[in-house]
Amino acid sequence: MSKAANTRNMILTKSFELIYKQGYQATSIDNILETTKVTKGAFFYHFKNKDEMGLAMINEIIYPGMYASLVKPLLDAKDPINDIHEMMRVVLLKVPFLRAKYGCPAVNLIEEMSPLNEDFKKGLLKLTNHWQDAIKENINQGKALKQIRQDVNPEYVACFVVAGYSGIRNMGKAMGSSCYNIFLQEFKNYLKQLA
Amino acid sequence: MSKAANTRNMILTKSFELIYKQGYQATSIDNILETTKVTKGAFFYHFKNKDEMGLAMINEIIYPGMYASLVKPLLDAKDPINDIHEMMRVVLLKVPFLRAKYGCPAVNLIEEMSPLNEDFKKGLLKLTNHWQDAIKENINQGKALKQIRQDVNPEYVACFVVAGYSGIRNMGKAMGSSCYNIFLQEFKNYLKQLA
DNA sequence: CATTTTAAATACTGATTGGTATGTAACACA
DNA sequence: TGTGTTACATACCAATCAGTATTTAAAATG
Repeated sequence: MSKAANTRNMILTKSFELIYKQGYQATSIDNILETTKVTKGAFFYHFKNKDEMGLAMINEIIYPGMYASLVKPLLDAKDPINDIHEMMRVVLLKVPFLRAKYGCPAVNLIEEMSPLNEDFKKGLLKLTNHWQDAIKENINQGKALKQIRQDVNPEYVACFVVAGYSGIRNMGKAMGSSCYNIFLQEFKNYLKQLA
Repeated sequence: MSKAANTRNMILTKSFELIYKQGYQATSIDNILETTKVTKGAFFYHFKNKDEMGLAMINEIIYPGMYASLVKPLLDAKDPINDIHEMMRVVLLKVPFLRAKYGCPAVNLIEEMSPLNEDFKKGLLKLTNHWQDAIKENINQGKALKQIRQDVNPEYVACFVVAGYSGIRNMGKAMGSSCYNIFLQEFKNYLKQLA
């Protein structure tokens, strides 16, 4: 990687960490410069303003991360009830970077930025839509395998699953990670009923 | 109400509306003064700083509002599956002040402030705890009435329901209110399985 | 009526915000 | 080796931030 590309990447990854913990608006450019040791000139050379950096962060950091942990485990369905529960369990309990106190980076940004900025909303919508599509497709494959009842609506299930995830990430911020285990237990009951 | 109490109340209710739409940190005191026509002297006479006002807003505006729309409908259970679904339906579709784009004031504040301020976290935790207790108690009454299976764990259900609500409020910010109807459909399937 | 307390108005402060203007090394390419 | 482009570095700017200091009007109380 070239030195310039390295600088740009440093800005994006460190901004991601700061914004995850502090929120987008509460993370100032000066704060980013301080922790990256990059100068303001370099920052505004690579991004024309703060929002463009935020968008790049969504597309280049958050999207690939969510694809790896949320979408990939659902491709090639073996047993949707297990596939989906396991995906949820892993992302809630086995990703060390994600702390209950700080929630989920994507959920946080949807919450903070969707009502304020149309570009952010569109970028974040792509994330959730792709995740919902993956759940939907997994359920459809499960129906073909007769593991899921034929009257189950995959789109509805996808919406409900994503809502559950977003919600427990929100609750975890106030209650801590103990609620994750409770959620996973009851989530299993919900999923079982799809068979 | 005295003139002073009126001023204080005006600050709280207008701050609530602004913070609901803009977020707590993004709503400046000057912004509040501008829309209330209250002066800075009056503001800092009634509240020693911004955070104290925010806490008062949670306790005096948000808490009573959530009690009326989320807790009260669950007291005196008739049929938990219907009680809980109806509570959810009404709060999602029938409270005109709440717009999908802006989500739920309490969920927003939990998301934004829980990791940053311990006092906010405690105040907001009281809200969700009281709501969860109401759901739990409703389910318990339903078990006594043999409308809910005896092996259902009311605490788990309460956690799952609150997570679903928080999550769909988050999704609605990006997707609009159409996802509310989908969620309510699938939520009914979840609840039915408790019988 | 006199005095004290409550409630509010005005003007200010230092710190921080996103962003700009300008300058300058390092490097690619002719 | 000269020239233009890339990739920064530094200093600055107007606007906005939460909060303070000081003054003043209104209301309660003796």
